[in-house]
Amino acid sequence: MTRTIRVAVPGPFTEPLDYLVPSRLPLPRRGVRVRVPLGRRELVGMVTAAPSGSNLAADRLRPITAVLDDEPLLDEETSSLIEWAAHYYHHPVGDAYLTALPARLRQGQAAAPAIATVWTITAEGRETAPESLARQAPRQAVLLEALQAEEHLSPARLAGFDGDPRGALQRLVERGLASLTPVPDYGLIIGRGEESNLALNDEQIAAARAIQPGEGHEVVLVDGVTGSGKTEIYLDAIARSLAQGLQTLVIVPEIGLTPQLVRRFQRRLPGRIAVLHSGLGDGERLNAWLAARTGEADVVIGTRSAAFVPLRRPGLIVIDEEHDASLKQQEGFRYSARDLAVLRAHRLDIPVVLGSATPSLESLENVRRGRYTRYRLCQRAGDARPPVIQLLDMRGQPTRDGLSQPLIDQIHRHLEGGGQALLFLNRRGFSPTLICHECGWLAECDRCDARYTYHRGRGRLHCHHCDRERSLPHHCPSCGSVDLRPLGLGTERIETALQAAFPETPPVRIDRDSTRRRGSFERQMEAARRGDTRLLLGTQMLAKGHHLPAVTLVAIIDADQGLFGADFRAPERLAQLVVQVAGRAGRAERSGEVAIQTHHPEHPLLQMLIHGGYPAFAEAALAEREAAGLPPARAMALLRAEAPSREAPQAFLKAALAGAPRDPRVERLGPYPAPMERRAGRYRAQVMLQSDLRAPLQHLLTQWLPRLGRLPEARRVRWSIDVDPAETL
DNA sequence: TTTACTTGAGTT
DNA sequence: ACTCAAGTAAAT
Repeated sequence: MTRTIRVAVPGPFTEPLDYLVPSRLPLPRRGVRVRVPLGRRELVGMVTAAPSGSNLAADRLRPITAVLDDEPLLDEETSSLIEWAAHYYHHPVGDAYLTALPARLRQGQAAAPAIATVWTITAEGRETAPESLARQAPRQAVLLEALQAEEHLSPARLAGFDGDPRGALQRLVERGLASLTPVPDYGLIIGRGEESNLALNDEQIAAARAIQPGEGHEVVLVDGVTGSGKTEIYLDAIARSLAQGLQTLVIVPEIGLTPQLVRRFQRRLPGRIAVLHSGLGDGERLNAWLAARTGEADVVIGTRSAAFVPLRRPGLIVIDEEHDASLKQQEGFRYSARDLAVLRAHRLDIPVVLGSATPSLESLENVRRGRYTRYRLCQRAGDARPPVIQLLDMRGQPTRDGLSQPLIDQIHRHLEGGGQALLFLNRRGFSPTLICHECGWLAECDRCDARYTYHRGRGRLHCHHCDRERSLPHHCPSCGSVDLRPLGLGTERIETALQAAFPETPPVRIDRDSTRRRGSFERQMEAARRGDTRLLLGTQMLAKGHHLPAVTLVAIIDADQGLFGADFRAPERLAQLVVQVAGRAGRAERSGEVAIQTHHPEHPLLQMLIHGGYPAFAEAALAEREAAGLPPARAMALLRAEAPSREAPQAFLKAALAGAPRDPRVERLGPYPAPMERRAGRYRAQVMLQSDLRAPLQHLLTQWLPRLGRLPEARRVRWSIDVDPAETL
């Protein structure tokens, strides 16, 4: 027998490398980590294949130096998912494996959870009546009673007793009634499984019925406005999965994984919950990951990378806010957590739920093709009325720092009526431009094709594209004038205008600048929820915030940027924002109003949204994509390149195209410069590939990409491939 | 002549 | 990705 294995190692390798296993080491199985030499280095790699013949001469193979796991960390299902993703997104396989693992496992540390020491009841302790201690040692008696009821007490549980019970527990140990035992501590949240006080309505029941954990694969798209009870459907389905002893994987966008959501799951689900997100420490992350793998966790809630977590007894997958662009990784291993989760559910033969108030056009196309089943939720909880959307025509209107008089009047009305107002502007800072009033000079970033944003709070200029900051110039560097003026609108400026217009009602601004301190976003949202804050303004992060039951007016200060974005998905994003934002208005008994300020009230997208809502918009947008030959009607991939010189990316992409396999089924566009050509001192360009079918496009990429690295022009650029890009910039 | 930095090749 | 050897530019 050859004792050869294939190992996925980090590095630029499309395929795993072959290694020998010395006789002193056990032969590792697929899914086990090993330590291997590579050049001068020693790396952690993942075994992908059982012993097999090698395509390299045996005398050129080097031996592995250690086997790191007794049992495979990844089962066949997860391993093959990772390999599939590495091939589909054309990313090196070793990198794909390692990015799927928590940091500690990537570094070769043991796959073992944290250990907590708990007090456990002994056989003698079980026999002893607590009353016998009650006289001389009342605290011991209380603790013994608790131990008899709960079997063991964790350090966290001790907080439930008066004072510090550790001394009394020590005494119980000395009496032989309790003992200290080390147990694995996965840091799980213990769900309480409380019943809901709201019964599901007919629409929710229909959707929930379609989700049958353990009954085979089915993709259920739950399409419901905010407040229509999507989460109730998830909870119902998860509870049924739990009742069958099956695990549920819940994937949410980073911003959606709020303590509020976790608390709601904890309250309602009768199971153990693991949470996986980027804010965790390495140890916590490892614990949660292992809890999923061993089946200790019944429910795993996580962000993007949770799509790869191994599950011992999978029964259901839920993807919340499935349209959210953050489910697609935007650099490196550019996978879509949503698409992989759907594939995973298909392979596991389990149901998957996609939820959104504004489903992606991709998912709606899948509904149209009969692959997904769509369930619409139209009733809002507590029969709140849908908000009235109106367009505020800005043409010719006098404005005070972006606020038109009708909008100011409207805010007044709502504040006087006891309501809250929520204002959106997707631009931080005071103004997106600083201009010289004498000569027209603009404060431009010298590393990007972009202007500096003026931040008045910090008294500085800040480039939002490369993060460069400069102090504010006192006079114009071109003509010396001191008359430098802010041009355009940012959230700081709106804040100032609101302060002037509503001196009695101090506005609170919520954007990345105002919430930099840890936990301050949560604090501000809590203040708003209590009603302490009546006037809120912020960027998109406000739209994905929390339930604010007293909000009666929501305003979008400037819809025009979304109407004319460079990306073909810009209209879709605007529509999603409008609907999401509208969902914030009038959730309780009061009905809500949505005001959209625009210079283009006749724009078909806005008209469509107002008269037909998101469904009408989506239908029109799909037809448009079909006509234009864009996703989801056709498959797309982008080859990007960037370099410090303008020429290098173009030269590389031209050479790349010249050597590309020809296939009439694959259309090629470009090379053309990226919409913002220079960013952080680098020029960017791209080639777009499109095809009616995925297969020919995939086939072409597989043939083509390995050759690109060998082009002489490739050495002058950084290049990458993006399959199913979320953004074309 | 020494030293610092760029460029190209190779990793099983 | 990372590391090394060979080559080139500037410091001594």
